[in-house]
Amino acid sequence: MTNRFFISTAISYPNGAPHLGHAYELMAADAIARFMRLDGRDVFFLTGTDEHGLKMVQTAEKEGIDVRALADRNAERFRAMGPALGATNDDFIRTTEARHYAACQEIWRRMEANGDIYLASYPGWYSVRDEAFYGEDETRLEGDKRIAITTGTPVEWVEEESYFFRLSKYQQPLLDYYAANPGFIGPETRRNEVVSFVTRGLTDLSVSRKTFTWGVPVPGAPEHVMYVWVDALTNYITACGFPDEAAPRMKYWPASLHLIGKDIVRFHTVYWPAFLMSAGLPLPERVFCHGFLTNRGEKMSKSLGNVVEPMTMAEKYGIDAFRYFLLREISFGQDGSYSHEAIVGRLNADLANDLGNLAQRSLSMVNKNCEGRVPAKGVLADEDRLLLDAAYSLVAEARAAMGDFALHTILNAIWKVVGDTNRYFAGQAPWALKKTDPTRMETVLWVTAEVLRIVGILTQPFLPLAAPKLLDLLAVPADRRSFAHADQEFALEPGVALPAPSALFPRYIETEGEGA
RNA sequence: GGCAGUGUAGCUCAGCUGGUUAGAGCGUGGCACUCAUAAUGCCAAGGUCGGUGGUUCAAGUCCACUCACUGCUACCA
Repeated sequence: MTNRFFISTAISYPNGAPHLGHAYELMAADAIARFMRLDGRDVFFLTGTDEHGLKMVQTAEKEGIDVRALADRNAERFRAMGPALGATNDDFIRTTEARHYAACQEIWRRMEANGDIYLASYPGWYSVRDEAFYGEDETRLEGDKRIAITTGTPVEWVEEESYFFRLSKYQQPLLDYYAANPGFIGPETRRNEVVSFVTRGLTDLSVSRKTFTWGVPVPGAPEHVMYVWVDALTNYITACGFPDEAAPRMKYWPASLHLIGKDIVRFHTVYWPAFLMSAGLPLPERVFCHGFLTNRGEKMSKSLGNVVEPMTMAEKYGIDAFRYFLLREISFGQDGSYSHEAIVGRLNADLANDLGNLAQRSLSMVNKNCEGRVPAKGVLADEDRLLLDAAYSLVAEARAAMGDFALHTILNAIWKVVGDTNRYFAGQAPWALKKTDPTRMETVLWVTAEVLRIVGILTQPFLPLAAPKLLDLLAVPADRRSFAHADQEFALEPGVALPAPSALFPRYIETEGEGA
């Protein structure tokens, strides 16, 4: 039971095209999912689209198409981004699917049965952009238009009856849950924010709308549709088969990790657990917030014209380099800066020069001097032992870092060993040993190849194309590539035939006019 | 205004419970090597650890104050 691992991304709102933030979250989640699979976990990895709500209706109107057609068209773009980026999600959920309606209506019924849903009138200033109501005092007049003070978005007077969720009732239970599960919200700074927010007190939540119909109908009151967050958050249990307790995927609930952007912490760490408590369902184990990406420190926006197209990036640098850069350069959980120079720097320095060239220089010697077979492992010297131990320790280090999703720390540790190996290789100078001590040369080459095997295994979550290729070059069998095999027990066997070496990462050569 | 966090080499960051000459990677300069994707290795330059004042035999590392930036939150309007 503890072996299962359910990881989700947030579901994306498809009223536009996927942007870099979506890609980042998906690739990070995928790296974690792959990591867990390689570590022997039974993984369920979910992503999808959140397709209801007024903004979709308005976008469709603007484009002059049916809202469902808009949803279908754009959802497909998000779905297609997965394979294009090498994501291995097991399911792609759309909130417009029938299975999701069933789940939403059931969780609603359960919350209602628990006495947490009531009907009331909610007059107020509503901001479509923010999807939120504001009190009179939270708005001000700007010219003849009234806008929300905090966000500056236009608001309109709405007076409608709405169903409410008794969020206020869950203040203490939530605080208790946070206290009992210190790892529930990460990074810690987000946890502090949420705790202080909830400590201040919670007000009941409007959870239905009557002003539009593009949503999940409220059971027994079809003139209402569910407010976007009841609908959206529920996707996580829909995908597990809820409400069918016997569904094969129900074993994955509660989620091991909801990976989200820092902008939606409150929904995932306050509303969602409260809904689940109300419905009598188990709560997710962890919610982790990643940061936002900036273009050289500046927020990306259409008006600034500095938006980065994820698919273009993947094609330009390759999905390995694109993913590696984002996961290595940015401390996971913090904001990060993106630039062409930075990604080229990582690609050339870390991938092509450090790792790619290490594989190339060692394997080409093996190819030329050891008949293209795994070299003989002679008596190990202290420096051999030292290097190998460092490599064999990586799995444990990686697991420890994964405890708080410090993906950058894992890559850092792996590349420390790659650097050590280059130093080792230069120090041992097998090209010189070739003439003076061929036996020793073979041992040095064996040690280097064995370290590469470990590196190959460990980089699989981060280099979905190149890592398998490296393992192919070392003739590591497909069933010996999990973390359990990153041990000396499964070390390369001398004499095994190897394929001809080939480059893992081409260097990125600047073309004219690049760098902007 | 309140709460939280950040501020260490040109850049991105490590520095645990205070203790020898403050570290890494990238970038820069020089040298070496030639197995390798003009790759790699070695050496060097570069920091009054935001500021001030304390505690201590000893402080990036603790305390107070202060400046700048970030997030959450409140209020003012």
